[in-house]
Amino acid sequence: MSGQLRVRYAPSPTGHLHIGGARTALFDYLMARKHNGQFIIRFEDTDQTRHVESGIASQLEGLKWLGLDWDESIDVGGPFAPYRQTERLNLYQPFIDQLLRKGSAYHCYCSEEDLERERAEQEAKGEMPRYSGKCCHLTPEQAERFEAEGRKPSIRFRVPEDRVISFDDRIRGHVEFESNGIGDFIIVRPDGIPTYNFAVILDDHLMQVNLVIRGEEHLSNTPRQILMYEALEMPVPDFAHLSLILNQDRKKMSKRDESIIQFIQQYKELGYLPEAVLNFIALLGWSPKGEEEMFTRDELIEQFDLDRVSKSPAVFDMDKLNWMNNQYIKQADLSRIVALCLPHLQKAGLLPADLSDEQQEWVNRLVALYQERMHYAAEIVPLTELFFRDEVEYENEETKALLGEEHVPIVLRSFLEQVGQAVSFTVEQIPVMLKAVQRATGYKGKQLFMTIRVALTGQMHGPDLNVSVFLLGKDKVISRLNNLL
RNA sequence: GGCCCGUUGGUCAAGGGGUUAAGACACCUCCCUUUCACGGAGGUAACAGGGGUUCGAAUCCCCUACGGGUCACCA
Repeated sequence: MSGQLRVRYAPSPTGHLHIGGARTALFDYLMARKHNGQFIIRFEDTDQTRHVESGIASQLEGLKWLGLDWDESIDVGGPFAPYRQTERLNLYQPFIDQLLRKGSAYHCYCSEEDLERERAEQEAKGEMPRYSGKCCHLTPEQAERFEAEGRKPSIRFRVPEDRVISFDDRIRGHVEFESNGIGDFIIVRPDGIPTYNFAVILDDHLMQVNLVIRGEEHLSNTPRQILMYEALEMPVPDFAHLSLILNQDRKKMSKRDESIIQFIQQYKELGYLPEAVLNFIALLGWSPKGEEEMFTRDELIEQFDLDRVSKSPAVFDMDKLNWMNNQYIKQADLSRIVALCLPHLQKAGLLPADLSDEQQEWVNRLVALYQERMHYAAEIVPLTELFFRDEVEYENEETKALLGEEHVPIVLRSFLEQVGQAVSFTVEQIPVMLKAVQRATGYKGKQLFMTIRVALTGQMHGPDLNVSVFLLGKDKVISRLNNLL
């Protein structure tokens, strides 16, 4: 590799930005920024049948949310525009002609049905499904006859026999493939649109990409691509194949896998912080040198390197992500977290669309109360529901048993009395009242605090009791106590 | 099935011939706290199995098992 580093993220815009795509893009970005290179985003949209127009905007939006920026793409332009393959179709023709002329490619008149039949036969015989190469030997007359029948040919690349194709992957090391295991493959469809395998190498070459970082699923495409680079006498870029990301059952993530949230947009919607998600994704397959694992984007640029990327698959650990996001939430400004939480409370119908100053202040305190235990903003709803409902919902048998103990009515009655007599119901007043209950009843510690907590919230665990009682408000406190007495 | 890639505690994950085999999440214990948490200090726990090579193997080689990828007119 010579000159400036040029890397690209080349997604197929068939949908939203996926975890795997985000990680590839991030590694591309980190390498480009670390080595003062360029980061390019190009869209591989040659499959018209799977095309989703919103895919492009959605991908870029996801990357932007994560805090990435790029030097060349559809939105910012660049010296090698256009940056979507379907707009580059005319650029490919000279290369197709070149391969045809050299005999490195040929027209194939087989229909999809023919090929399907051939494949089925091979499989029945226990052979490897692989194109026979029969159209390679077509005479001009035969070809003409097919044309006369109205058949549209596709173009296949002729894979040389008995070759060993090897390359040094930046992550996996030396890898070898035998050309005999590869059948002649299609590079241009009958409609004239090149297939991915062909278009990528052309675009990468034309855009002067010299390092290709991509998922492991492309590893076995690499020998095909190297063969094409060679046939066209183009320099071969460096490759770095990232291992897959697995779910917590060590299985490949599937689109319908419920155990993992797979799209970046969903993290945004759930109220994860982009810097946390970015930090977490960076750790998927890459590990830093030291023991620190909390990194800002700029620290990642400094620390990142391909030689610390693991060959074994990365397992997506949702618990760890949640832990990490919580770390970031704790450090964030309260106002930011409130802004993230409020829409969820409103959507759940717990709060009105327009808040009075008083309500706003109350929400600020409520979010502050839970800030240090919240994993993501949407969690505010289940966490704080107990403040909104009329009836207390008891968590489990243990809480009910606890309320059956004999000191309970005594403590509760005393507390009710305190609340009833109180001139003001402020946060500062709550501990004063509790102290008074202790003095009046003789109960303290767990018997005092746990009793009040369970009686008012139904839960044995929760945030600061004084603030909780205050935020519950005088009316709710009184009615909840009365219900138990 | 062929080819290719991988396998270190419950989970994630360092270490690439000689280490007491890091660290994180989770769990447990203790400290702090009149409750609950936060925080702090400790603790339990691992090299898939079998053969080699070597004075010495988690590390190198081979086999087996298991997991995964790929063999498309998808990317």
